[in-house]
Amino acid sequence: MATQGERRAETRQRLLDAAAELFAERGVEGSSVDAIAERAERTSGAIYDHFEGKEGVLFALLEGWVDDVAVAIGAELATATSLDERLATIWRNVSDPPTGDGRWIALEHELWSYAARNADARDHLARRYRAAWDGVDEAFAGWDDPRVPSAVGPALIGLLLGLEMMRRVDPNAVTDDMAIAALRGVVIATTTGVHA
Amino acid sequence: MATQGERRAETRQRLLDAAAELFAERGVEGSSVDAIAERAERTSGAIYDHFEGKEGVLFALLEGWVDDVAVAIGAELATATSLDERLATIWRNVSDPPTGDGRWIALEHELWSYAARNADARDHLARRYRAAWDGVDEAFAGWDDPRVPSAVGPALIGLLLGLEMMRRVDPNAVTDDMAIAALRGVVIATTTGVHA
DNA sequence: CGACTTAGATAGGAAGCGCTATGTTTCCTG
DNA sequence: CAGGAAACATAGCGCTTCCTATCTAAGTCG
Repeated sequence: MATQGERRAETRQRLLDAAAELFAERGVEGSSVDAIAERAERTSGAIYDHFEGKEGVLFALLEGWVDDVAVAIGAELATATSLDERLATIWRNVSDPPTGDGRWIALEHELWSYAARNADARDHLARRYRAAWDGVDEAFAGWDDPRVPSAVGPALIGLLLGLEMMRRVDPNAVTDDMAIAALRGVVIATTTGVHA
Repeated sequence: MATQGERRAETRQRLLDAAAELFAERGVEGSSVDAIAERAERTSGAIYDHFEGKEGVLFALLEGWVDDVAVAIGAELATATSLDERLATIWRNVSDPPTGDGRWIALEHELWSYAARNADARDHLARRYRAAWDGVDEAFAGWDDPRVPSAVGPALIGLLLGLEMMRRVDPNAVTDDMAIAALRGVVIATTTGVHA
């Protein structure tokens, strides 16, 4: 038989996967603890043992999951050279992510809604976004004019989220070319100077 | 005493206001019918008489509410002349709307999450966004190059939503100047031509 | 191999949910 | 002013929810 550690690790992963699916499908509040456990082929007792309830599962997801995408983008970015290549890389990873088959935006939305009324979750989310902003700032620092205090991070991350939201409403309304053009516009506008 | 029509109209408005507050505070699923009724100083019976349950309240909010902002922006836009003036007008109405004191983004988020798992709500939302896109397209049509099929609508609306989301995480991260610069970048990038 | 620990199952309680059926009050109409 | 309809209140049914207390089987270690 498997060792206890392996056993526990597998149960944990099963619960996380099941929760990610259900949260994306039905929302956090729409997913019962029992439903998560059932999809993971475990019982609610396991959830209360591993995490401390539904909220704990959410936080665990929050910790581990988006980091993966950030890492993936970071790795790919190193190989890109031109601005448009970089933007295309970012956009591709957002619009067609390597893992989670598009569930991420629904999950991200859930986290947002949840964070809007939960201080702990809000802190988590804020930290994550600030880290993302810094990453973007660093990636584009000095691309055009390094003297200007960078404001590209929030604008670019915001545009990415907004574009993906619009794409969910109508996939045809957001073409790759259009997205990259918009991203380029934002990068240039927020790095070459703040205003007239 | 007030006429029956007036009485009914006031109850309806009370219920809508209470629901908008609660949905923004606790989410749609987190707000019980009784809680909505209680905040409106009515009972759940009134809700089932006016609308046909919680979902009906949501749809009623969806119908009547965002239109107001669109109308307000439309009216103000008529007086603006330069591109930056127009963008400033739009951004001001988004970041500091005339009604609802900033609840709108939370409510919008709720609608999104809800629409993600409800076909009817999804249709509502899609129609609204398409109307918004068309409005933007019309407002900026021919600003630079009328021959290009317009794609500014989804990009600009998306950026507005994304910027507001970032601003909720950290108000200082999104200055007005930065927002307008980003908006200008997107407008120019998506109207002057699609790509290289 | 026996003592102990750990992982997770099981069962159930208390509370909250949406919704309906029925009751009461208020207004309108003839 | 009587009768009816409209507007909302009340009470409660049936179901689901989260969570805890308790128990069992599997693994670990001296």
